[in-house]
Amino acid sequence: MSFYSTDNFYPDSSMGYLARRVFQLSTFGLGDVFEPEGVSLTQWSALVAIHIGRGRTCAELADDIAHDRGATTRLIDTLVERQWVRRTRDDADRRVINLSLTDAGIALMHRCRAGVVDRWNTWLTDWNDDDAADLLRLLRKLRDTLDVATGPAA
Amino acid sequence: MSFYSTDNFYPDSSMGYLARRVFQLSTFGLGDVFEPEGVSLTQWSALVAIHIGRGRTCAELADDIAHDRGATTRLIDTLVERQWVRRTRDDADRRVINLSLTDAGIALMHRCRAGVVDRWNTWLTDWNDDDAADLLRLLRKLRDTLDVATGPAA
DNA sequence: TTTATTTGACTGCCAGGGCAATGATTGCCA
DNA sequence: TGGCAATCATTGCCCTGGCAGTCAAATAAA
Repeated sequence: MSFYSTDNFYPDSSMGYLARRVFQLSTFGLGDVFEPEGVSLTQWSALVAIHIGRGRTCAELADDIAHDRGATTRLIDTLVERQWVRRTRDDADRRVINLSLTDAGIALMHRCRAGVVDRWNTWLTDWNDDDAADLLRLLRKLRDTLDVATGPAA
Repeated sequence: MSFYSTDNFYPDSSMGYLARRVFQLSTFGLGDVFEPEGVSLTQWSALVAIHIGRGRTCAELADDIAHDRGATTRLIDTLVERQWVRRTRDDADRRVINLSLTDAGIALMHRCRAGVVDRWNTWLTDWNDDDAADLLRLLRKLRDTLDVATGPAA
């Protein structure tokens, strides 16, 4: 039994299409959380990743936020420029550059997170917790499914 | 009662982040459906939109695929170049340019749709239909929620 | 009828991300 | 010990989408 058939496949029945739309709309809706702080959603995501230990190096960060390494280098460039992130050459492996947040970076990250949480709670006001939890669970499940399907040996 | 709190907000608990990831991974996974046809996911989406009557004009198409109008003009440029789409000046309103698929465009659109459906079915092999249907329903619900929240008067 | 506002398509410019190539460093293995 | 492949960060190039401005056509207002 297949879930999709050629007949019932429309944009509104495509998980990929809907996911794109959700991301797009939420990003747009978060705009005025980040604008006043002079930071972008992507930049904030990088700060979060570094903070929770998922972006200790440029390569690790690139993997975590699912960005190209080149793009990540440039992303870090501006974060360093604005004094939110520090670059430190690793002593053990001299190829590696360790990343860490400055105090200003941590503060900014927290302020934005508060704004993002608040915005999401506003959006989900009329949702019951079961639906929200289910969506979260299923999104994670799909993410994991796609991860293994496209990851190691596509 | 709020769904999110500052304590439990991590990338993996963010619907926006997960949606981005799902879109990204699925797009990547569909790569070798489109590559052999020399078309991109975005271009194919445009062909579908035009085909189902959601992109009769450039502006309408832009709204439907949620793209900038300038970008959409350029997108159509290449679709016309490759003889998949026709531009026809509207007689009633001379500002408008009507879009329609050529036979080659229709054929290509169908071939790709078959490939996409097949790929998604493969991915969802181990899913039960309830989960898939729930995810679809909840994604649509969230899309609609964000639509009204960010659309008219943000 | 004339003027002003709106709408549609298009264009130039800019920013961000993907891809490929480079240089430096490390680990492997003959 | 001496290559050799792999890894890390970085850079240049290209493509794509967003934004703002332009021009033509249509609609509303005077």
